[in-house]
Amino acid sequence: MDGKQDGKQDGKQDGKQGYHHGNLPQALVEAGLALARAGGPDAIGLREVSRQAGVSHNAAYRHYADHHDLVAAVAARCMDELGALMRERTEAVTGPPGARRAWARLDALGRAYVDFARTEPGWFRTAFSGAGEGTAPRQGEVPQLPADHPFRQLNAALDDLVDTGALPRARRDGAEYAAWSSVHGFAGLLVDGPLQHMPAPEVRRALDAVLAVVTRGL
Amino acid sequence: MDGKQDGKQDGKQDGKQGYHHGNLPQALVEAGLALARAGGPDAIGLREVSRQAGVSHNAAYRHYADHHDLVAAVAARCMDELGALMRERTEAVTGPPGARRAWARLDALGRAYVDFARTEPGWFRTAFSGAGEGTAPRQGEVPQLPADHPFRQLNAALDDLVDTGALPRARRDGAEYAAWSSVHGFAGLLVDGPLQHMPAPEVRRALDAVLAVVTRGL
DNA sequence: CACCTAAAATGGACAGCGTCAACATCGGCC
DNA sequence: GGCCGATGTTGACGCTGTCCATTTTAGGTG
Repeated sequence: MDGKQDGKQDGKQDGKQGYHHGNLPQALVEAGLALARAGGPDAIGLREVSRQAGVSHNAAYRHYADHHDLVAAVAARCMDELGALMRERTEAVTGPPGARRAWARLDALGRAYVDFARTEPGWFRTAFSGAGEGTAPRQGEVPQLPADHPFRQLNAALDDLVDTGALPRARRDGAEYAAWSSVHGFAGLLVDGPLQHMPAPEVRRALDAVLAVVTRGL
Repeated sequence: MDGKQDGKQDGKQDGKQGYHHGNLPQALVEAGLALARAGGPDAIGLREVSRQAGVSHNAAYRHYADHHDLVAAVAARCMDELGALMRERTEAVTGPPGARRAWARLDALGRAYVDFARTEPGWFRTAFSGAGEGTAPRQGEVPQLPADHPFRQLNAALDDLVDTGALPRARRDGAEYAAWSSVHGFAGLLVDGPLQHMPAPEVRRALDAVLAVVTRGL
């Protein structure tokens, strides 16, 4: 009766299963990532995630305050994924340094953003589900974004645009919001807005139009 | 915004209401609207809505297929609210017909959109929660949007821009996506994105920048 | 007017969820 | 070697959406 049915359902690839999992937070977020990928933020269940990690419900409470906290952790990882794709795509843009490359990189940034939203809508919706941001930062304090955060990459690209003389310095102020908003909005309309069922070729042409307007307007 | 019905949730105390409510679908959506206003789409509960309508749980199933269907109905109403505000704001822009007024109206359209998102974030998030769009429309068939739908108002404003000679006809294609994306994206970033805690004056300046870029780029 | 049918609303039941509380078990440190 | 805090477990509670059988009502037909 005291018997602990040990090693019954291994389920996961983790070998060292004892009473203590060893790396639960990671495993939980990983499972949450899989859930979110298929069904968005609402698919991340505290019990389901624990189940997939081969652990009893409630175990997650030792590492996350509540359900919202878990989702926030998953959301942060989704944002990382987006940032990683953007980094990858911009680094693939080669050529001599200068205005031409700077513009091409900004373009690649925007296309990577939209591509991510289309190919991983669950992650995209999770990343921007509002679970990411906790409390307001103290006044005059920059919230310390990760190095590859989409917003920081965008700012760097815009700075490069200024440095290469492609963008007048007077136009730099607020440009990050203009560029980000356009691309983020288009992605949002595609993912769970009224543009959900837009056929692919039309999506491509519409994205071209969006990027062209921003490029001209900056 | 309020319905004409006297909104007491007393339930049975309503004089002419007996076993049959008489107008349940309306009442349910109205209650859902109130819930969504405070807590977004996730706050719309089938049981809670029925409770507020003074009716037993399960009654809603006679009028809506399931929970998602109810939320979709509420989302449609939220979209109507947004459209109504946009209509109101653009009609407030007076002056002689012409390019100047056309530009001013497009500007008002964008500002109304963002204002709605800021003052009614629950409704805004509900409107774009993805519950609105059911299945894909048949090929080559325009989905029949309501007359005051934000997208139709935007298209009309852009057409007016062309008619008054303010916008070259060659630039018209895709302009609706560019304009909509910018404003929708900014609103989204404000409502549940990383711009949630941005102080108001900075929001105003950022919005100015966004609109300026779009205006120049069109 | 009485009757009958279909729509409308009801109450109960079920599984699943997030969360709290009490208990069991382990690893590391003195 | 023994303890203690961190970690994981079991059980319970209230809540939710959904199915089911049942009851009540409205409205047309004889």
